[in-house]
Amino acid sequence: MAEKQNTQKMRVERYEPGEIEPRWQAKWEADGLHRARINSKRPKSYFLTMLPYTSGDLHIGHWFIKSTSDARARYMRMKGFNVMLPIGFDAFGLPAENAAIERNIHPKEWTYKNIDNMRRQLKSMGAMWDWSREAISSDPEYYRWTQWFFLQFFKNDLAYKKMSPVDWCPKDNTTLAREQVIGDDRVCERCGTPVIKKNLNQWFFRITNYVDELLDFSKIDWPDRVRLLQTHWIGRSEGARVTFLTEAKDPIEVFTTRPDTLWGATFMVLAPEHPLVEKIVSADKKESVEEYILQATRLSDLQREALDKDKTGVFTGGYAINPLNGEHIPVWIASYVLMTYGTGAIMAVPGHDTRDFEFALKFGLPILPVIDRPDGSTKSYVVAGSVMDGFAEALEKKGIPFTEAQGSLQVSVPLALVDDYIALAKANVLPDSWVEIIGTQWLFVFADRVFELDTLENERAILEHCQELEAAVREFRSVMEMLWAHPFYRDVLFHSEYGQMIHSGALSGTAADEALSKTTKILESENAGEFAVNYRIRDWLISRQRYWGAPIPIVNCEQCGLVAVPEEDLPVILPDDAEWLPTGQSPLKLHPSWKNVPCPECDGPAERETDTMDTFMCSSWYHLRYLSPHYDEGPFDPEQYDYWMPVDTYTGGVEHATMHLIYTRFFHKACRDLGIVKGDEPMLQLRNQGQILGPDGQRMSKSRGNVIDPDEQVRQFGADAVRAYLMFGYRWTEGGPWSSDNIQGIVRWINRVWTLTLGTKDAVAKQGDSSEARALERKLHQTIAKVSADLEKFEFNTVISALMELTNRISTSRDDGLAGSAIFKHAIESLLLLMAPLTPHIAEELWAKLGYAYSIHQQKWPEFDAHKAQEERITLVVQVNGKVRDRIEVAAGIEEDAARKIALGSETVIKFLGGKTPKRVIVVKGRLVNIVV
RNA sequence: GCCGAAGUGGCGGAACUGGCAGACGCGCGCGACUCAAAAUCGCGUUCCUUCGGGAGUGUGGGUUCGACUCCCACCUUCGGCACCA
Repeated sequence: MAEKQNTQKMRVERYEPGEIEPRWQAKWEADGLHRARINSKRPKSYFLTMLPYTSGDLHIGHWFIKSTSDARARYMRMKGFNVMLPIGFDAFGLPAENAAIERNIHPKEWTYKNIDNMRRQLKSMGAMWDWSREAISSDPEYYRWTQWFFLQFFKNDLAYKKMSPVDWCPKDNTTLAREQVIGDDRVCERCGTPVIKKNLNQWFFRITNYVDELLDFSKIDWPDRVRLLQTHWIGRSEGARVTFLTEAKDPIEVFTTRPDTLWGATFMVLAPEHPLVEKIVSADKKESVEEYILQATRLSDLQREALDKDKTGVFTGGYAINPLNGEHIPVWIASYVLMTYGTGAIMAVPGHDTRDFEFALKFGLPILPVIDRPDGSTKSYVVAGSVMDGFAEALEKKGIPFTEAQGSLQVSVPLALVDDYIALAKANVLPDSWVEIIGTQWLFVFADRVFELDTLENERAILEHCQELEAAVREFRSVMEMLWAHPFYRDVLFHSEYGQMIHSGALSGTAADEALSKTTKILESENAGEFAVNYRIRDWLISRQRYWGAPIPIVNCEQCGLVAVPEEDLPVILPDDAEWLPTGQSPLKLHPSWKNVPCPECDGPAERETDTMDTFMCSSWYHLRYLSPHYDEGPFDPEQYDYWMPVDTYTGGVEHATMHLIYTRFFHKACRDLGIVKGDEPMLQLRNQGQILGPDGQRMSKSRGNVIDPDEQVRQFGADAVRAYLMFGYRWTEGGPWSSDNIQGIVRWINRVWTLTLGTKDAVAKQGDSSEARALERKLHQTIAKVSADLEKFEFNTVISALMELTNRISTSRDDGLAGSAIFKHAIESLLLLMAPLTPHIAEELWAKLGYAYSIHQQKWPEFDAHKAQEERITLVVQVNGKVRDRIEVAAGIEEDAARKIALGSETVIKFLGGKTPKRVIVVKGRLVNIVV
């Protein structure tokens, strides 16, 4: 054996990735191998990876994202697709400007220097990017069209300017979109500083025009996770818009998802900023209301950390009228009602809304239950001395459970016995006392009469009666507050579920499933409201008070107002001679010669808009600029568009789900409606990869000092090894902390492929073992199937492991003397083809060394033959009572009866049966036999 | 609080549609080669064991001939949203 090995394992030259890789990269580039050209004869595939930001150095995480996508794109190309894999840079943004302030480098210089370095690093990866399509968002030839898109939106009422309370980052000195404010403590997505609210005149895009279409994912193959995140972000809720009138006949519009609880509205709440506050406030409350508003708005202006969930509010002195039951209810203002959601006003139903319940309890406002408890629990607390002797015995006799403490009874009434209990209570209650029945009933049984807690009037009456009889309850301001004082009652006083309507006039008794629609219908017939849909998403705030971005092409003229810069004057060039002062002011604001221009319409004195656009605006259409980055008759060449669009596969991180990935869909739909693009969706298939973290498990960043430099890894192991390791060591969808522990395995594998290929290159076939030849062929075809299927699914780790298995098999075949045979050569050749998308350089080098025609990357993907992949023999697993007792090798096509027979004949099985007769024998064809005794 | 995802050896991670848990690697152990080491190659490697076997995929139950996989409850971690009416 050892001798055999020595004769076949020739000494081969060393594998030197440092020499091989740059050589092939240069040749591929010189040959234009990766140019994507329109070719109507081949099916196209537009493969897009998320636009990298020009932060400077790439870290290993970029490699994880980019090299796996490259592998997948290369695979598609070998499968026969005409693939375009473009690359470019997201080059505007805050870090460039911050570097300018900190280190006195011009943002432009900083950015383009970074791009040069990133380009060099990216090229060392050996990816199939078409660099002739490179697009840089800060190039005037790019942002000319970003501005052009803005103008189309502006002219079609999709862009507008309005005064609005917006999030402001005090460190970066700019406004942020709502999506860019993250976490529990509402910090800036970029720098982590807590944001504050500012009231500013800002530019918005009408993304809310497209909400319903954005919720429709039926035309795209996107991960459930992203679809769910976007759905939640858009936050559609159905309900009703209801109009209440104040006593002065001013309408108060509210949105509610629970019109069925309308009879339980016992007060209303306006947001402190609500325009009606001023009007409704009564003279005697004016001072306290104003003070509250001042406090509430100052609170939101301060850092929001101290945001206490404790409810605050103040009565306005005004009343509104419930349109259905005519009740006059007080109008309060409170900070828990937000001006930015719904109509900025609510009807408060404390009986069935947690927040209203808390508020009502705190301020002693009445609470009415109007939806029956779906759980049927009913309770009654019978105070000692409130009923006749023998009450407890009567309960026992009826079978109503209770516990007794110091003479008082805590009764839990079974639903079926509620009527019996009511009768008992009525018969036994003593004068000057009462019994409550709470839960599915809201009865107060007094000796002379029974009250139901069903109207505000009764609520008052009950409280009065009780307070008359019992001094201890005189402190309470509402019936509910009185009941809340008994811990025994707490779990039946409140619920927010759907259920049968009660205490709701003519609608009482309406079943849960009809309650919403019936109430809405009545509102509509009374002209007091209608069905309505409300959304959480707000319009996209796109203006930024910073320099390094695309200037908004608008001129503000005293005479003409907001005037669009004529399209032929685009781009509005960012002036190079800006000055950064530590004031935090945008340098554009302080640049007089740039800022002051004549009005394009009246030629009078006017000022340029000094805000620049959110960089998400640039990245909303970069996939279109890739089509023709230097085209100057429009944002893209229509011929290129018609061939390549839409994007077939898009890869990137899930962290963009509610930002870039919503914006770009909106952008596309808006452009479609303006006749600029075609189709409903820009990207058909989306796949999210995970993130490579620093070795410490934290996100890689310069400030944490945990950045892994890919240059260093490439120098040490070669680009192919780094690529293959990133694919092998992590689940693509998960990522994980960087560790170089496993990379040795990949390095060994690649070296093994190298020596195996070159060491057998000139081998002459011997009389090999024919079963081994068959085994090799079988493994080869199984591997082709596995590698293809897993590449389709972006499961790179199992792709590599399958290739390692194949390599091991080829190794065994060599040791068995198969080298030089046709099947052996075919196996090596196929192995190289299968490796080509993953480790492009070594595959090309070995392909050339074996004398095959250049380039391996233009070859066809190996063909899978199911027949050749088939196993002839299988291991039949024999179980007794579900436990594996024997394994018998049998022919693969074995029939059930034969399998049963063989299994029952096994000696070990007979031993385990211990003479007992099998009760049942289950045969799973081609797998196992389970004998049950 | 609400919504979602995930918990498998010392480690990274496999496992089709309910059918041999731990593929492929790392690490570790033993051996070969070597004066020696590295590299390379071979063998072994879930745990316990009286060597018959037993236990085992976060925990506890359930369904099934059979469960990492399906159902119920719970625990932990991560992600999203959060006074959203």
